[in-house]
Parts: sequence; structure tokens; C-alpha cells
Amino acid sequence: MSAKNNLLRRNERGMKIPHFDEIVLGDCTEILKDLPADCVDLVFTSPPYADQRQKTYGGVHPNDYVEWFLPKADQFFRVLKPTGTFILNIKEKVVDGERHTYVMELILEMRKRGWLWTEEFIWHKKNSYPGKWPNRFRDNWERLLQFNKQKQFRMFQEEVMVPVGDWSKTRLSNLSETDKTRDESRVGSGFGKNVSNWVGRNLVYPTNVLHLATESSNQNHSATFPRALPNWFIRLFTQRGDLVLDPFVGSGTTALAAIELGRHYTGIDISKQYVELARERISVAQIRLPHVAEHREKYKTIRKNGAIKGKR
Amino acid sequence: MSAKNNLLRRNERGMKIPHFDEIVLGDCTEILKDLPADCVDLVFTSPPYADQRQKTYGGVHPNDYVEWFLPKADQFFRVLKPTGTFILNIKEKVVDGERHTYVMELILEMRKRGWLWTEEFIWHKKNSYPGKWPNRFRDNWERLLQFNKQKQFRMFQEEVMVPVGDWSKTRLSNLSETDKTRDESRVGSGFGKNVSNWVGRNLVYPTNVLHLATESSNQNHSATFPRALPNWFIRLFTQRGDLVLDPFVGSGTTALAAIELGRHYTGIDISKQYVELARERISVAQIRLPHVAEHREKYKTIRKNGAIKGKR
DNA sequence: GTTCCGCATGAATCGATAG
DNA sequence: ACTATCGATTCATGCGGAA
Repeated sequence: MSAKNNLLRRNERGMKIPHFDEIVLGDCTEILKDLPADCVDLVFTSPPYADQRQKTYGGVHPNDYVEWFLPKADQFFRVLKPTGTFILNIKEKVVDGERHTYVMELILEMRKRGWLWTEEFIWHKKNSYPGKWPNRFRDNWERLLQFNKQKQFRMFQEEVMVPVGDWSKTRLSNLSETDKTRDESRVGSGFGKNVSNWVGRNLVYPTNVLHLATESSNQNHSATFPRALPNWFIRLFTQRGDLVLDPFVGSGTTALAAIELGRHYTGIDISKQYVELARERISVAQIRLPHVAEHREKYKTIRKNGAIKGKR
Repeated sequence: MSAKNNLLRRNERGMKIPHFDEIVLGDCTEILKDLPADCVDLVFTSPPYADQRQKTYGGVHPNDYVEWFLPKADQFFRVLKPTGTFILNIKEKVVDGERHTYVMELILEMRKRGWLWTEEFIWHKKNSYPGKWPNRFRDNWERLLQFNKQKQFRMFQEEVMVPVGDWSKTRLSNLSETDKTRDESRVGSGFGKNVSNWVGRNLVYPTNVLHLATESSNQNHSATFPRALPNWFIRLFTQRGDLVLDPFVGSGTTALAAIELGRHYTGIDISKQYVELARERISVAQIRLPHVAEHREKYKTIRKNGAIKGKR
């Protein structure tokens, strides 16, 4: 079943699923009520972090964050398939010299409401925001909390395997081919799946620590996470044709990652500006998609020749 | 004031401080009652993690972990100087497919009892335990929770600056880290001093993500964290002559780090075997200290020559 | 004395088996 | 049903032997 056939995707009871491959304007708590239960394969989102400045857009005071978030989490729970996964990218702010506790309280409350806190991944941000403070170093990591509805969930570990010695190339420094593959895997945007075709061997499973640089090139919006982040989790927890939901879709990075991986998406944001930006980026990306596919073929040929030449 | 003069160190009221530069056998909750209040500059410890096998040595069931730990945390709070810091190395176990919540609950409870949760460092364990499971990747990180008694605490950021240069930028930082650790294992001293010897390099402040491998080759005991870990925090939060406390000292790694950095130590452990092992390792280290200093000079010469050769 | 390679070794986790 | 034990899985690292 191709993605095209699924544009009129219906759920188990034959009802059309609203907001399929759309970026929707509104509060996700309300919008998600249009979705039937158990229809989403992966919820991946990076909500606006708690903010002391209550007047700022999206700003929720840390003390109100859990209360603000829980009704939304309830909706995520409802629309998520039993075998699906919820990945929450979040980090606690420093408030009055302390790390705030809203993330921990959120986890505890979500567990009371039926969520399983399966795992916590660490995103090691290799290029963090510069700065210096007398009693604190730069914050170089964020949490990626994994929640599930049940102990049995779908996970496709082979899709995210990485070349050996990815982050510590103390050995095997001789192999130029390995180096090339390693560089390509670091880009991690859509091509990661091809890595298994190229090498086939020397692949190992990753760990729960992800090393990715933030994307500094995008100037249209702040707080952008790299596309490689949703890309990685989409490959890990979904298959082609599955549905990915981002209820705080922002500039659309999650939707773009879903598109380039052949997954369906539903993106929601309460900001009209962000919705327009996300739609714009998606339309541009979809126009480019054939070009990308063509380019990928070219690149594969180049790679093969390069690999043959490179043999020593 | 040298360490020798401080062997009869007395507190502000002229009372001798018990257990100064000693490894003490017993339950730290009781032992610490011998210490006066506000005398410790840094508490660094890695307690036995929650263990389901309650009958095993050191095993505390995850559900009982917070209750078990809190009385000890109260003592740490009492003996710690107002400007001091408490670093807790801990990680939650997987129980029934979920990450257990005892760490979060512990943080919340400690805050209720006066602790400030200032920061959370991530220890990226580059060599984690192997294994493969259908629903989980290998666990590659642990928490290093920083607690303080007040917002103003002592921190010497310059002491842990790391060199960044053209060579260390292109070459992976992992590799240089390995070199440093290797230096340490060969020479027997902290790599911090070696770093300061690397003149002419640009020094930058580190972040809150630490990349260190566990020490797996040590056969005398299990569960060893690398000496570089306490070493780093001791340099960051104390000065020469200060007092470092490890209430779960185990094989004595924290005490060894304190000694090599010219800090005083108090180590406590409830296991007679561990106490004996720690005392043995410390006595060996102290005997070797002069020899090490001599060897270090030799090694520096070797290094220099190697560096000249190695320049590309 | 240097580099290279083989090998043992982990703060683990799951699922099956046994009591 | 519930708990305790055991085997299988897997890879970065340090150490020691060899060239």
C-alpha cells in the first residue's frame, strides 16, 4: 500500500481519519478530539518549554506546566495505538538557581494516568549555546522521554544501526570506506536507511545516548531541533505508511522528517505563524522530493565508484 | 598549610575532626554523627544502586530506596559546609519494563528537606555493558546530580578547563580523553595536572556532559567508576587542603582522587572487604607517590619528544 | 620502546525455567 | 500467580603479548 492510496486512510471502523497529512491550526487538546482512538503510531514532539515570562508566546510558567500539559498527554494516550510510542523532548529550566522539577512531576503524573515510562534517551547537543556563568556550565543535553501504553510496543532496531566505532575511532582508522559511511550517517537526514545497503556489515546497535548537533542554519525560528532527531525515532518506531503525530509541530521539522521517510503525518500548532511556516516548508520539500530521489541515485553511483577506487 | 599540618585538623571550635584521612567501617548514617556540622567541602559518592535482590550485599529494593537513602542525605546535609556541594552518582534500574522512579522521588524528597537541586550532569559511559533486547538499547549514561545547601557555593571552573586546539578539534575529543586517562593510569596522577602542562593550547570551559569510560579491567572489585570522575568534581568544587567525603567509598576511588589532588578525605563503607581493599589501595598509592612524581618527569620528556615527532 | 592485534571484562536486561 | 535463578545477548576499552 503506497502513501497515495492512504490519503483517504480510514480507521478500523471505516471512518475517515481527519487531519491526515495536514498541518492544523489550533490547540492540540481540542484538535485531537477529532481523531479516533488508537490510530497514531508515533507521537514525537518538542513542546514549548516552561517559561518564566508568562506573556511570551507559548510561555507557560514552570509551576503551571504539569497542569497545562496533562490534558494534552491524555489525548496523546487516547489517539496512540497500543503498540505505539510517545517521545517527548524536554528539559527543565533553571529557576532561581535550581533546576525546576516540572519534568519529574510530569513523569510521575503521567504514570498515574496509565503511561509507562519506558526509557530516557539523552540528546547530547554537540554545539550548545555559548555562554558563561559563575556557578554553572553550558547546558549540553536534553531529555527524550519514551512513554508507552503497554510493555509490548513496536521497535525496529535494525533501522537505526550505526557503523562500528562511530564515536570513538581509536581503531579501524585505516579503512577509508568506513570513514565515508560514518560521515554519511552523521548527516542522518533520510539517507540513514541506505547505510545498511552500503555496508551491511560492521553495523552495531546504537545506545540511548544520541550525539547530534543543533541546527543553527535555520534562522526563521528559534529552538529548532535537528531533523535527524525525529528522523531517528521515526525510523526506530514506525514503518512506511504509518502515522506520526506532532502536536506542537512548530516549523514542521517532524512532519518533514515523516515525509522524507514515507510516513504520514499530522502536525498541530497553536500559532498561525508557525502553521504557515510549516506548510510552506512542507510544500517546498514535496516539490523537491523527486529531485532528492534522483540525486540519491546519482550519489549511490558516485559512492560505488568511490568505494572501488578507495580500496587499498 | 600543608596536608601534614592538617592531620590534627580541628574545626572552628577547636574540636578535633574525627575520621580525618581515614577509611571507616560502618553505616554512614551512624559514623557521620561523629563529624561536626559544616566541616565537609564536597560530598562525592556513588551509592549502591537499588537492587531487586534484597538479600545480596548492598541490595536495597527500588521501592525502599528513597526511605533508605533519606536519613543518610540528612547527615550529608548536616556535615556539609554551607558553600559546599553534594554530587550523587546514580541511575534508575529497569523494573518490569519501565525505568523506576526512585531517583526522581529522591530528588523531590531531598528538596523538601532543604537541598537545592542545582544541576544534573550526564556521564556518558563510552563503554557500557553489552547486550541486546527487543525493546531497549544499551544504557550508556548515568546521572551526576548536584545538590547544594544554598545558591552561593564555591566553584572553581578554571580548574577543569579543557584544551581545545586545531588537533583536538579535528581529532575526536574522545581520543584525547582516552590519552588523558591513559596518562593517568600510567603515571598514577590526575590528568588535570597534565592538562595544565599543555601550555600554548586554548582552554575552554567544559559542559555538563562528561565523556568517560568505565574501568572494566580492574579485577579486584566490580562497580568501579573511573578515577577521572571524582577527580573532575574535586577539582571543580574544592581547593587543596579541603575535605572530601565519600559515605559509600567502596574500593576507595574517591579517596585516591582526593589524595592525588592534595585534598583530605573521609571514606565510609559498610563492607569490611571494601574497607580493607580501599585501605590497601590507598597505602599503595601513598608509598608510590614520590616515585610517581619522579616518573612523571620522565614521562613528560617522553611526551614532548613524542609530540614533536607526532606533529603533522 | 613503539605499534598492532587478540582477548577478557563489565553498576545490564530479558525471557525462560524452576521452585 | 509469584519470585528467584540462569543463560544469551553484545561492544568499547584496557591490558598484555607479539612483531
